[in-house]
Amino acid sequence: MSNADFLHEARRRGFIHQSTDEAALSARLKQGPLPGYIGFDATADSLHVGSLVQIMLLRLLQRTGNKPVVLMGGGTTKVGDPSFRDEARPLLDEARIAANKAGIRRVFDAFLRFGDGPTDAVMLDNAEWLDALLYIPFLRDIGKHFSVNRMLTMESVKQRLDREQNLSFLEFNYMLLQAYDFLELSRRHGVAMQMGGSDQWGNIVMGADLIRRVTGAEAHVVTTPLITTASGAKMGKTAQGAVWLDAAKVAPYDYWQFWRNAEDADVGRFLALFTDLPMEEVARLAALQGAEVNEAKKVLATEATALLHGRDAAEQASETARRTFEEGVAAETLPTHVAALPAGVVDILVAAKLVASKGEARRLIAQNGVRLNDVPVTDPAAQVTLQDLRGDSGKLSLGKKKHLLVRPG
RNA sequence: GGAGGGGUGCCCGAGUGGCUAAAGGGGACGGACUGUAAAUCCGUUGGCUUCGCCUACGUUGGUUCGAAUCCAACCCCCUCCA
Repeated sequence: MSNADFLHEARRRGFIHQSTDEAALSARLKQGPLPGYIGFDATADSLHVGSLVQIMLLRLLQRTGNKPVVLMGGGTTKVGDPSFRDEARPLLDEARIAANKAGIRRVFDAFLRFGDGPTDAVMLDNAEWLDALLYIPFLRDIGKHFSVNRMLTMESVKQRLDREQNLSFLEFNYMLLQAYDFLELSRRHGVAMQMGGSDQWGNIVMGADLIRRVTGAEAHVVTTPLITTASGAKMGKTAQGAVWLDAAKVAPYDYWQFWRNAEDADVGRFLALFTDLPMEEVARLAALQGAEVNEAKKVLATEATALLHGRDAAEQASETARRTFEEGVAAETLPTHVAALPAGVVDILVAAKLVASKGEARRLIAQNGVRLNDVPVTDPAAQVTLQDLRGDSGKLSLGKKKHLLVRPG
């Protein structure tokens, strides 16, 4: 693929929700590798599936021979993006932000190739220019281009205002800073495109406007659709919490399961967005009907997991799932919990963090939701004893999908 | 600074002295049905040493046999006025 294919490929794979002048962007792509950026605030020590569309778009930018720029929000994180949030984010200190940046960097190392070449990814930090800003010069040079009237009508803050929640002046400045980032990246690194989630449209367009007014340089805008499941739920949340892109928080096996459990109606869309498979293959898998959709889901799970955790981990997760769900045996590679036996079933479930409290565990037992070696546990006081081991471990299951090997220790 | 309105469980939202661990909805979870899907139906949804105890309706005190509900002070949000 040549770098001019970026727009076409991004569109057919479902990455584009809105964009500014596509004809102009298309013409610009024909002239050579285009540097485009996406900003990520350092609000947590890793990213989760909610950011994966953006990550994959940067990856596609690089795969098509352009230059991805990852902008870490070391500066903007100190302000907090109020977009579509109904309350202020907690303010983070410098040490926390630095630690978060390091964690996020590890995620990108899996998806992008960094370096000094023309299509190598680079990571920058807006603290570099934001921390040094002087208030009065900033207001005079940048602030004068912004209309408060317009900012107040923006959808991104509408919810906050409608719900009568406070919007501090600090947060209100976020959009100016984001716009200023685009200008600085344009000046310093020739970045000519900003991408982001659809919720960022307003902020991003402001940046493009600012560039036109201040330097007149080229500034393109592309936003990705908000990815929801076919049933309308926000993507990336499970009972255990966010699906993190960090093996220490969400093991490769659980990550694989997350994709495996996608809804039928989502499979084609997810294959296009979250794997590198050619669109012809995506189309073939998406056309499968009925129970055959499960084959497509396995491909989705393995390919998506391989991108983040590597091919070996993905294959192993796939094999663990196959043995557990298709053969019904306790695969050695299932998540394991070591406990001194005998131990109460309830206590093991709590210790393994499969339930939040003993009360919840007892409730699930009463509802026939807990099984030991595939036999429902009926007594809330039941124990796992050495006699329950099959080989050197016993299989404890919660619901139909969560399985745990209990080993004596 | 003044006047008025408001702060309830994961979210929305009822509740104006005991029958309130707090209606109803959403979400989530478990079960049935399935294909580790969706839809549908049933159930559950504060904690614990679970026939009892503890914690909880912005915070801290107070009134009362008894308070989410009454009183006081304080904190925060919204609207209008200055």
